[in-house]
Amino acid sequence: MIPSNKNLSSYRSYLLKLPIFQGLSEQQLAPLLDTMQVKQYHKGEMVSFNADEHSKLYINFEGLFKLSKINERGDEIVLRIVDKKSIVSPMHFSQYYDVVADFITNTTLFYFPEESIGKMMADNHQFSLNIVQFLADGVQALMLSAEVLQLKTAKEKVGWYLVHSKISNTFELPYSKSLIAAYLGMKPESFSRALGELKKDGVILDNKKIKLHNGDELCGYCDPVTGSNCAFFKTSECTHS
Amino acid sequence: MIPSNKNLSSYRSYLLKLPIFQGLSEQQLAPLLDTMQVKQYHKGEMVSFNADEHSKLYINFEGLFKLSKINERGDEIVLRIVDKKSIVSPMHFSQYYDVVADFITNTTLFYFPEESIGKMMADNHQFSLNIVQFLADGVQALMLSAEVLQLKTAKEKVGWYLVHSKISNTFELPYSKSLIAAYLGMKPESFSRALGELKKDGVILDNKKIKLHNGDELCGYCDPVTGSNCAFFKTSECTHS
DNA sequence: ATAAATCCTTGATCTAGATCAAGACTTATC
DNA sequence: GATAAGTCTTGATCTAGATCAAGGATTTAT
Repeated sequence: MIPSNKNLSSYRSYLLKLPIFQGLSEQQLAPLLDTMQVKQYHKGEMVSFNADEHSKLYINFEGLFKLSKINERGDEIVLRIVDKKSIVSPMHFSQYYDVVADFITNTTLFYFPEESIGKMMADNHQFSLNIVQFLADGVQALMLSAEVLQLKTAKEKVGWYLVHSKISNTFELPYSKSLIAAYLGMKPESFSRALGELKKDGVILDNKKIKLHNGDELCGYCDPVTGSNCAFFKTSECTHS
Repeated sequence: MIPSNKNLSSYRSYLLKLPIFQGLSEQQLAPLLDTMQVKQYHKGEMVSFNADEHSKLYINFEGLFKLSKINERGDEIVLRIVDKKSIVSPMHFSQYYDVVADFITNTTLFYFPEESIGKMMADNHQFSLNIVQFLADGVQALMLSAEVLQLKTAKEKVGWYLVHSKISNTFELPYSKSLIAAYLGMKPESFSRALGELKKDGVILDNKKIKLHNGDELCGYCDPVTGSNCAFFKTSECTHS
């Protein structure tokens, strides 16, 4: 069933499992969930997420989009790829800041108005902590990606993304190559050439599936935050021992 | 008087004026302020701010340092320049993330242990909101700087920094050219050449003082968030009308 | 005031990745 | 199953900014 503003109650159990609502009972959340709305966006649509019109907190229920900034020359930076269960909160942006949400597939967003989030925070300390955690994660993800974009070569960027996919997406590239290239601040051509370099080292990408000759070929591209989710973290095989 | 762990009470009025304590009375803050500690760092010192050892919230009372990441090749990215009254909170980093604090001048930091911040948040909703605001500002600053680093040419980066300094620092460069160059992800040589380009357009930098031929030469480099603090914002002279 | 250290500028050269172009492969549409 | 529309790859060339090098200016130390 496609969610509509009429049948939202059936999604409560889905919502309760999200990290942002962690530690909260259905009862505690009821006043917030009652204010939830739904909006559908279409593939190809581009929406300016400015705090003026979008002072809300969005949950991506279904679909995929990227948050980008584009300059006069048409160059793009992808600030975030927003997939299922991810949260975007233009309500926390300055009044004058805006990013473009560029929908890669048809997308269904749930959202809460700023006031209901504010009220929930005032009434429930755990929810405030969850918001703090969400923002702290955002700060850290942005610091990590600044580091990747600025300090790594093309080959290192792709290696880093592959090791990330290996660990969190079970050896599978989650998005198209050109989307990942944009996220890594490089052109598809450079991405493709970097993959060619990695192939020489025993890293093969077979229809989005990552295949490794020995198994440890990507470890040199790993970072400690990603590494902490790896099965070999802190073993002798891991470079972050 | 140099602050020591013995004479901290004399800094309460200074602390009360900080945005992070906004809306809070001295009385409300007392339990938190009682847990405050001081630490001095020396010019040239480099400290790894990892969440393990530095799970605290720091206030820069006096001095200047940068938060950087450095790769194997010695390339550096400056994530933030931390000057007086700025706040850094490694307590919000993941356990495995770390940045280097590189002290540019002798620096005095005040700090609070994670538990006292947590307790203050639990006891006082306004303080939680201030922490949320602090983190949201961090997210936005990082998004803006990702955009600047990735999408602007050398000349645009310098123009952007100058217009920023013009508006927030009354026509004066707040730091050394090489520090600003590093913050903008460029080498001092490129910074110098970009300044040369801008000079042709009527932007003169005379011993850190910004001097303009007509007055509007930098407006094309402005962004709306910075612009909102400009006297001409939303007048016909402003490009963000 | 002078010496030493740092910081900044200018010029010559180099290079990683962008751009341009064309063909190959993959996926969707009728 | 043919055709069309994307998406990806490979090669040739270009370019913004890095690197290397040396001299000039400014700050700090003595």
